[in-house]
Amino acid sequence: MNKPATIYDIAKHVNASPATVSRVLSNSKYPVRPALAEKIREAARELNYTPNSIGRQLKTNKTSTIGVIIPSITNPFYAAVVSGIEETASEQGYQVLLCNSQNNPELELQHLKNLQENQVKGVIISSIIDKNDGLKQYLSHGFKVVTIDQNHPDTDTCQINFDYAKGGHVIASHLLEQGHRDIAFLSAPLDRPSRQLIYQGYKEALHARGVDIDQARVLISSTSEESGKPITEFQQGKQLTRRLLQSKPWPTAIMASNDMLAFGVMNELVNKGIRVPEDISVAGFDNLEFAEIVAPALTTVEQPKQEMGAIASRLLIDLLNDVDNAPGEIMLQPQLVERKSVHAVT
Amino acid sequence: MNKPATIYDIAKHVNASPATVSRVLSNSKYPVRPALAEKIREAARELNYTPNSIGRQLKTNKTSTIGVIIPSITNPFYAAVVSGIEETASEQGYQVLLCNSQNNPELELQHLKNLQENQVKGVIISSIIDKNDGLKQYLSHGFKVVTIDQNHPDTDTCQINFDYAKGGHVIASHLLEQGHRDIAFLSAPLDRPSRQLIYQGYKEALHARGVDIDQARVLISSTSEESGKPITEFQQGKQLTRRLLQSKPWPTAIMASNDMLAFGVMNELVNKGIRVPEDISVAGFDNLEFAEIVAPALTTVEQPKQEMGAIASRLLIDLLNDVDNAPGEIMLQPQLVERKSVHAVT
DNA sequence: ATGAAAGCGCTAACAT
DNA sequence: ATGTTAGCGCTTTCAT
Repeated sequence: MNKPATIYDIAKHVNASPATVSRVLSNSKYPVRPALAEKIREAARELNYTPNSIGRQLKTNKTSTIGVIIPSITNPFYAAVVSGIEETASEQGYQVLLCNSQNNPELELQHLKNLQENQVKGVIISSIIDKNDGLKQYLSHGFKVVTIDQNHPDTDTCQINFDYAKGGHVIASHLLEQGHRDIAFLSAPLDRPSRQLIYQGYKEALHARGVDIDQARVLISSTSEESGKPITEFQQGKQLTRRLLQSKPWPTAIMASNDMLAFGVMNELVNKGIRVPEDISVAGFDNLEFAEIVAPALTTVEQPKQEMGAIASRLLIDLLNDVDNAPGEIMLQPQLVERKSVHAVT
Repeated sequence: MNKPATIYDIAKHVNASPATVSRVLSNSKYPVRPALAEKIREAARELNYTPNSIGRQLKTNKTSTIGVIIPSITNPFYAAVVSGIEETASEQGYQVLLCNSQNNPELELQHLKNLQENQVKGVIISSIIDKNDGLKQYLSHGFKVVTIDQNHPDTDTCQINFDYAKGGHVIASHLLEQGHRDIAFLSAPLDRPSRQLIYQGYKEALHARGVDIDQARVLISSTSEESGKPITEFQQGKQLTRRLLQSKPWPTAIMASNDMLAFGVMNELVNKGIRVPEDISVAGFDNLEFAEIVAPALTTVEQPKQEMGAIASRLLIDLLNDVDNAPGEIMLQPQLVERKSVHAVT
């Protein structure tokens, strides 16, 4: 519990200079006589030496910490992304400073400021702020930034995105290949780019097959609130399904803009005695853990979440080391996950 | 992009000494002439000054960072805990360094070492190591440690625990109050304290009501692997249910040691055409998000996860500030969440 | 009320 | 190959 040893203590102990000790202990490529080096290492062990990286940082103006700002770690999507970030960062000897913005722009800015004070030089962020506002000034201030799931074209920052449109296309095409021609599209409000793009993929897929889009088959929640309280996607799925079922004929398949909504759809269908997939097929989007637990297991689209994090991490670390392999945007590809909720029409 | 301003730049700019500037900008209680103070603050704004907390830390030997070591942020339980930690830490001006140990003791030790090098003085940890081994030496080294969900009595560290036994008692009692007398208990292997304690709570509740425990009603998976591959709790729930259903009479209620297992139970029951809760009631433990989405919605026990994190955070920060309100152990209480999967027997 | 100066632990020119 | 020394940005005694 007495003061921790420094390189000076070690230097005294082996009768060498602090410089030499530093060279040995920081694995500098600088030549030191092997015997001396070994003696120093031994002394370090003996004195229970732990390097003080604060001292090093002050001198070198480099940190091994990367900041991660996301809306909420409680959202499984971000949890998976962060997991990917942390794992590769840790492998490279970097630490992760986690900041939740809670969808609050001011908090986000506050975190950015904190990170700057702590001399963090690199940030991975899923910003909720229109980037032209707050983020830019930090960029110019020497921050290296990698952006996740942003869908704003931007030239000053590296972006890791996911091809939602392709995803929508993939799942709709799958439905078409199974012989479906009357496919409803249900979604929460199209206020996010991701949902718009999925919808766009749906339209393009039908179009490519020469199937006309019937607007009566496109049901979008008008709002995600009800008397002030947010209504869950699960509930929205149920409501939209009720609306869909009001008039016959029913579609042979329903494509939901995400898994949660799809669960609502299936729940309502089952309640009404309609069998999935025998009567109506259902497809989701996200591949939540529960997609394979629900009955019948949900056919959906997988988004490589961990991988997004891993790539972001690698990219940022390269940026920090001035390895200039930085492309402006990386687009991750969707993957179809076939399970039991989609049936071929006979 | 030129070098960021330091207190020296400001000092020069207003013709004062760095000492005075420091006193103003670090909100020291030291008296400074108001006019000068204002001038300094203005200069700071003008020069776009950002304090360099590395410099401060080197001088003061204090950090505003707390380390969090958990097995995996991908596990919703830990995600919720971390969310609680981060929120209150952030409110108090602390940052969170997130480390996933991935259930790997060596990685955990590695993270501990890293944190020490980075001069982190406080750690919240859900350790997978028997604490007598690795953790202790760090404790003596000046680390303040708060432990989460550990269930090892230990005097040297603050523990935040959850009363699993009480939880088991609460849910079993609820079943009893609904008139059930033949209650099966299904669980994954009792290799974790949490499961043992839940089982213990189950036994105590039945005992308190004078209901004998029929060992034929206690089904524990013998292993959570099958030919090398881990088998999910969901699958275990299904298997155990199949076993339970082999001989009549069936119990009127099933208590599962967690929600995932309960989902497996319900799934298997429904597959066999047995209605929940009309034929058999089912209760879970955890209150996962899906407990209210599954049909019928699952009656279960809630564990205040965010709160655990918040408390851990507050406690650790007190510890770091030598506020000595530190009790050895805090025991969070379970809460019954009544939904639709449990029926009164008539 | 203000300033001068030392020093936190480390690294990196620059000697030797 | 090794040592001397300055200095990263800040706080804090101590002097004035």
